[in-house]
Amino acid sequence: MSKLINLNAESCCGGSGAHLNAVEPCASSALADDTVKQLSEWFKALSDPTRIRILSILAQRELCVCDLAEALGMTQSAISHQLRYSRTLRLVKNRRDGNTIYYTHDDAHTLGLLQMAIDHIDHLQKENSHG
Amino acid sequence: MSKLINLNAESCCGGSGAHLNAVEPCASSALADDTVKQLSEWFKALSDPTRIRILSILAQRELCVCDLAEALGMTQSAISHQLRYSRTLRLVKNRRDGNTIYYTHDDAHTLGLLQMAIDHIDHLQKENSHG
DNA sequence: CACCTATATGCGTTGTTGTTCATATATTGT
DNA sequence: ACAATATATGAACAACAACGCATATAGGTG
Repeated sequence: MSKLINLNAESCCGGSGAHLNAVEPCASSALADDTVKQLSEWFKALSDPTRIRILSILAQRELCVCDLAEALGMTQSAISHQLRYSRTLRLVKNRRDGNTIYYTHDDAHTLGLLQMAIDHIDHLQKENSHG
Repeated sequence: MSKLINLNAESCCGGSGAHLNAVEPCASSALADDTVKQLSEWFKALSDPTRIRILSILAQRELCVCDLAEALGMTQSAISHQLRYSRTLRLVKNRRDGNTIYYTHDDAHTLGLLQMAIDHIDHLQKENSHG
């Protein structure tokens, strides 16, 4: 539905150069407030190195909290906090097995977004190394 | 290069359930620190509502600072700060025409990422409205 | 030159975020 | 019931981020 690039946008706001006489019609073609909020929350979930590393590990395998903490060289508490954050955003789900709780990823779309970003950064790094 | 989902990962760390005896080999299959840092910076750029709205507008048309400020109902200072931030991350570029400075997007990859997220959220919202 | 407009930026404030510490909860085994 | 282990969580703190205010810079016009 919402198309980011709309080449036929000259009709709104008088085109480039002129100042806005009518801001309202211009805003109507932009993203809805609710959409923007959801977008920012989604990107914010991936804006922290710890959460990215957790997610990249949980994309490959199920792991319990203490193993995650050891793998990342961080406190169990820190990992637990981030897991709670990620759980409320439905990026991650858990199952209990006796005393330990195993976490896995819970959102293929987020992994897709992450993979797309990884591909791009890999591409950039390869370009730079060839310079 | 970096593949997020690797189904043949059982060989590392003894598989799920066992605690880690060797954290090192596990970390080697994860993302490089530098990659993680770049990823988080990239996502952080899109984690703010103001920057998303700026970028979604600049994806459609070139606009000067004061028109952006008016379109978003925010201070010229706030917009200028965010534009500087976005410029250092190469998301946005500017050109001067006399007294006014026009901004446009400068990174098709970021727009692609944003569009992918928008599509996903649109899809979710449509699903919910049909519930 | 003075004056106006457009943009940039340093500083301060306020709100947010990531982590640690201490502690609580939950499950297992003795 | 008690001890041990795994996880969760509240409080506190330090770092950071977004914005507004005041002001600086730069170009345009008289």
